[in-house]
Amino acid sequence: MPLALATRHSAHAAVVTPLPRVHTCQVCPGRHNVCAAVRSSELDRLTAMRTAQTVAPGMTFVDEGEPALHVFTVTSGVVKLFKLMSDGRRQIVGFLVAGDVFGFAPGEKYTVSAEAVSPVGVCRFPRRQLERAFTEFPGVERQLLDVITRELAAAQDQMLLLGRKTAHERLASFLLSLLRRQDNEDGSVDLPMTRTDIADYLGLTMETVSRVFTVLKGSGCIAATGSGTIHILDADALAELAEGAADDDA
Amino acid sequence: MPLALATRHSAHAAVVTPLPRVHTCQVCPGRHNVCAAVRSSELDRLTAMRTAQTVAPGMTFVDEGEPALHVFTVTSGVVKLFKLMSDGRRQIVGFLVAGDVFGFAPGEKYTVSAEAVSPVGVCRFPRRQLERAFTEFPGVERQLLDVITRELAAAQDQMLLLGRKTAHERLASFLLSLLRRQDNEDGSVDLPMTRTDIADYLGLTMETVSRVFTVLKGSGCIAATGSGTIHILDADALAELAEGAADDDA
DNA sequence: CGATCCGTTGACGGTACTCAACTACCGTGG
DNA sequence: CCACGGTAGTTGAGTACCGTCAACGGATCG
Repeated sequence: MPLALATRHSAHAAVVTPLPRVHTCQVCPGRHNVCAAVRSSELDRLTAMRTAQTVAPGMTFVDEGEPALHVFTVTSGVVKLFKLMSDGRRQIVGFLVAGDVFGFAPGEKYTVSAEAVSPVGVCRFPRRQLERAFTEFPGVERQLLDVITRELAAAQDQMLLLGRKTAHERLASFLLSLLRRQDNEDGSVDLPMTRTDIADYLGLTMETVSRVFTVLKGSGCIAATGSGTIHILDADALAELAEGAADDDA
Repeated sequence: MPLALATRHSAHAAVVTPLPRVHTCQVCPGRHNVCAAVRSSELDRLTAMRTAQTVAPGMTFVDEGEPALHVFTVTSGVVKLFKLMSDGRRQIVGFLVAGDVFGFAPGEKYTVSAEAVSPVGVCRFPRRQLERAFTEFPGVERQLLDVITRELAAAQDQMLLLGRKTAHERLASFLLSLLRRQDNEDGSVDLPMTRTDIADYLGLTMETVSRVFTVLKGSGCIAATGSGTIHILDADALAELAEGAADDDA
């Protein structure tokens, strides 16, 4: 979900510093380049209203139910979005990386909370200002529509995962989506989040996630390579697992 | 998710008939009136490009993976949106009623399929034309952004339901959301969809849904009132159930 | 009247949860 | 230097919720 509002390389720019320039979005390779749709006049305007900010791991910086005064773009690090139930049950509804956007709520209040997984850089845009900019620069609104539409499609995929897939299928799907998103040459995949986070994203418990990891390692699909990274050895086997390949070896 | 593109009362208007006039949206009482944001010049333009269409129950009229050439608005009846896995498992990602919009995909293809639950009226807008209209009438794009944002928030709620709630909590949440959406004076709720549909929406089996219905009836929360309708007798008890009230009566 | 679909109910079993013990890995500080 | 506590992760034993399979009742329809 790239947006010109946030570019990976302008992460720590000061408030008044103009964005470097329009450049190809490096976050989602292969996707259409939405950055190209933004003219420099728009960039100047957007740059003027944003506030750069850093967030330490474990810090919650958006709370569900609070007034939705700002829209955020992630410039570095990983953010988790989640919802809580009164008894503490938690559902993580998404992990955001550089280029992603959140906080654009349908009503007056945020519908999810946001917490930094790793050290995070974000840009904060006052929502009212941003909305006013829509009428002046329709390209910005168009981008936001694209981003939200993509997020909706991802949410629908996740509903299929949560409603209908087994634990093995869920973890396989999750690892593949990370592989696709990170797109490292070798099959390495960063896992900055804890087992508990993964569990809360996949609708499982930490123990089940751990057990499934063990099975996947044992079957040679993946290999652990130090803390916080794994290697995907057999993406095809993982893809079959993700889509319910009936392993009728009996 | 109301949109001026579709108004409940213009449901069966012919292709060339102009929409009656801008009027208060009756689909989502209490919500802000997005219809008011559309000027009559836009309405004329939108009316000119739409095609009215009716769909019989059980007919699939949008297929996941097919080129996304049209955007649809529902004018009457109930539509289910769903995703399928290769082995037949199904997840319904939403039920749409009059005023709802779908088919606005992030890429070139639809990401979900659509099937009529009851006899359905829809309006079809060529996607390219609609997108071109965005630049001319920004209000339309703004509405669509509102609609999609609302759908995303609903999808996140559903992720919490699918990932973390028990069968009882799921059905209670579902019935309450229907009650809120239909907002009938008495506590009556229409259930035009089958038990299997409800199960596929809640990530359960038909049998479990049936069993939980029986329990809810037995506990006096709801009462069956003929086929396809129930009465909600105790919305508060249902609300407690929906949010995991630990019924420690022991 | 048989066929089919939808829904209900029962018996049984499996996947994933709960509870618990244990290891590894930190950084802290005695 | 190593004991110490805290967090993250792994593994095991037992269990519960919900899925599977199956039988049955009622409604609709040709």
